[in-house]
Amino acid sequence: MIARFEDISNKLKKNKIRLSYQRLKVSEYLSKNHGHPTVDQIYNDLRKKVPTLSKTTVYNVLTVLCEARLVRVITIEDNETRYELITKSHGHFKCVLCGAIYDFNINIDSFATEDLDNFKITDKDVYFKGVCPKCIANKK
Amino acid sequence: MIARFEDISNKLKKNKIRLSYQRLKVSEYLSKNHGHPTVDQIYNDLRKKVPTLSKTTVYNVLTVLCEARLVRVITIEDNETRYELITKSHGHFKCVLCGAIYDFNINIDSFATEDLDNFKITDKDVYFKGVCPKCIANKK
DNA sequence: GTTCCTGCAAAAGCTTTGCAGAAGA
DNA sequence: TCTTCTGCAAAGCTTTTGCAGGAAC
Repeated sequence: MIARFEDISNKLKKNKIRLSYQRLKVSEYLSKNHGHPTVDQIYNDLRKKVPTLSKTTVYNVLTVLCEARLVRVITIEDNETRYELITKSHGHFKCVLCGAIYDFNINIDSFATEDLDNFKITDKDVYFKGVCPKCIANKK
Repeated sequence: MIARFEDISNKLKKNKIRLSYQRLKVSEYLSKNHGHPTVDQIYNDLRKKVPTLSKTTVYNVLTVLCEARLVRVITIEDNETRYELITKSHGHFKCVLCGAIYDFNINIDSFATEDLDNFKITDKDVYFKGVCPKCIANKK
């Protein structure tokens, strides 16, 4: 898991990505915020510290980081694109009431699927939806 | 699996959905086209037979069918919302080269996840990406 | 007759594009 | 110095909204 600023720098260098202030800041933000933020959230939060930041740049940076396989897109909902740093494989759960997204451990590689024997698989996503414990408690 | 027009009618009636021509046509289209169409595909294909159809209506109908749990949204890609009739649980594979989406059998309910013991789970989606056999063959 | 659906036009929201100036290597 | 990135403004798409006329029951 990427955590410190130095690690992020090295990650970018290894992937031959130029170290711009914006790229470092977006990477740092993702390493500190595991809430699977949207472009808008990243933009609005970072703007407080980086006033000149533009949303275009956030899009650009995320595209670069995705291409380098440092970041991945989460498409659990059709009207919002979310992002996270790539770490170990896990599933995503979204609460339909409060909107929170939870990570959960799941051994995705163990899925048996002879249907895809002749396919080259590069990405695996598991998305669950329902109601989280907090919202279950609130309803009572 | 829904197949015949009568079945669709009954499905809608059971769910207390008024039988409009457009709703029947969209449902029929989804029952005949298992390619996980987008709104645009449904609209453009159906327009040939239903010239007065509007895209707004396609959106409206899909929303109603989703609420009635007859149709589900597939969000395998962040820039395209796709739809399918709900049948038995299966996974979706998208080829990153040709864009085709394949269904594959997978026992999603068998996934062990004690992390979600206190969650109420209503939806489970499995999305894989990679290269399909056709495109693997074409590259050689 | 009452309810609710359709479809047009307009608005809203998200993402991409083009480009001049700025920053990285 | 040369290459590449940033950020503004505008354009492009997809989706939603408001509403008058029309269809379903």
